Amino acid sequence: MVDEAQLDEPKKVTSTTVASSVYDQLRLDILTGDLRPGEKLRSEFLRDRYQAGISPVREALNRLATERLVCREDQRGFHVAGVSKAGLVELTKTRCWVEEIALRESIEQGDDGWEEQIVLAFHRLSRTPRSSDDLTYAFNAKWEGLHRDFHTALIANCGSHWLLDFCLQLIDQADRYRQLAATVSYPKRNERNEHQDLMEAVLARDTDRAVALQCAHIHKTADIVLDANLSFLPDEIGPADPGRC
Amino acid sequence: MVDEAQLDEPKKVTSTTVASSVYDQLRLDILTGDLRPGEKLRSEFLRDRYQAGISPVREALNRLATERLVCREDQRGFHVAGVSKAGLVELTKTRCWVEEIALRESIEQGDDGWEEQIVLAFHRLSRTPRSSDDLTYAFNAKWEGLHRDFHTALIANCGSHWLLDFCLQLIDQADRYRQLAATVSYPKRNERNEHQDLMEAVLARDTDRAVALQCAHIHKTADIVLDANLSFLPDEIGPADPGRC
DNA sequence: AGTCAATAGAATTTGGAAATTATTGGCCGG
DNA sequence: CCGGCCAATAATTTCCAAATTCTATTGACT
Repeated sequence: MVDEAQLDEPKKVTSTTVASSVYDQLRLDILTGDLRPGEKLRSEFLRDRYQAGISPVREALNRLATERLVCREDQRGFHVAGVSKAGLVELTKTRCWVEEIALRESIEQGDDGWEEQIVLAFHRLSRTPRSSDDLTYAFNAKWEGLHRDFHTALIANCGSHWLLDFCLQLIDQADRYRQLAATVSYPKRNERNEHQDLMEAVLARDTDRAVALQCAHIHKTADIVLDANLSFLPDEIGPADPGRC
Repeated sequence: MVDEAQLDEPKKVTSTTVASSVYDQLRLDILTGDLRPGEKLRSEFLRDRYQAGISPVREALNRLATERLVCREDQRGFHVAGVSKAGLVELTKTRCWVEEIALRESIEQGDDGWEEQIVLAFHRLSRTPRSSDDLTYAFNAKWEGLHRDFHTALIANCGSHWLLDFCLQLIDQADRYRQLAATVSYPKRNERNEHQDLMEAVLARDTDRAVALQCAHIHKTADIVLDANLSFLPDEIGPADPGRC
């Protein structure tokens, strides 16, 4: 239980609604790996964990199920979405496809404000440590948020809410895999340079190079996870994998 | 695999769960335009309409909200997702982008079984009338299902559940626009030929031609809607449009 | 006249208990 | 010993009413 990680807010910034609050917490617990892939999500367990009633818990589960972070089977309850090497490969492939489109369009239609947002996002990200602990790895909610913001800023001008949302959904999925690996092998990578190269290519409007770098960045993330040889990562897509249920 | 319910059972084979049943009905009512874009969805109204309790209604609404067929605002309830010309243009653009990838990959990796499914889907579709009434337009659930099946068959082999699901979500959205226009201008189009040309290009593995035809098909659907000059279709994206809330 | 505050009414959200359905473990017959 | 059947248990799903929050209207004040 590492859920006190976001120390920014002293008291809980209660969302406007209990259901949304449970949604936020549950989503974070899944992304951090605090709730493990495939784990069963019993109503009563979640009710106690988040100190809420059953109705809002169920609402949060239904929302997450359509985002494929949670897997629903009628009359059989909910599970945390499963993971697998095959699933990661498929996810990685898909990310490269759609984020390439998003980046190309974003660069083509990008304006001054868009460029400034990218520079700003990079600056903030580069000043924040990857881990909230110096020696060992510990989930840093601030870095995760800024990392997401940076990649979002790159593709934000693609001109399609649909595509942008889809990319963000895939990034969520990839982040979960990344967390699973980070607890085992860290640090292994100079992410700052990768981000800087990518940003410079984008700002130079060198579309092909930017796309290639982004694709390499995505693949590297996946390779780190695959190379970690995680004991709990099966080869094939299991029954609780997203896309199966 | 979608059509059997229509023939055998005049009344629907109730889903395993009330929530899923309400979800199916509500989704259909939105796609057909029976519940109009932007319309408010009050709990009590839906409770009466579908003869269910509030909980399953709420579950269905939450599921549809993440699919952007319904728009949720915390503490202010649910609306049917709005429509607009700008929204349709954005949707069309996005469909061309992602369905191109899906089709290219599907053709590249397609096998014999995939080809057979396409032929079968086309055959079934071509034997079914677009409208369930001969003279005027009337929503034909069977044709709609088979039409969806045909386009799904083309891209089914793309190798990514993510991409396939995303395409299906966008197709749902486009179908809703198509229904809105069909009630006004019908028939204006020989869809059978379009589908046949597309199928033949795909089976001939003429990827570039197939992609071009698919893109034209998507654009034609959008143009018909735009040309219909629907009085209730605003130019700009409104407050209840998907991607905005 | 216009702005703002208070209030009454309507709608959404929530919690728990009842009903429905799956799962488990034991029993019987083959 | 194995496999199917049945009862007991556990979990999910559903309904409903209380509590919370929003909306519309009225009336006072500048």
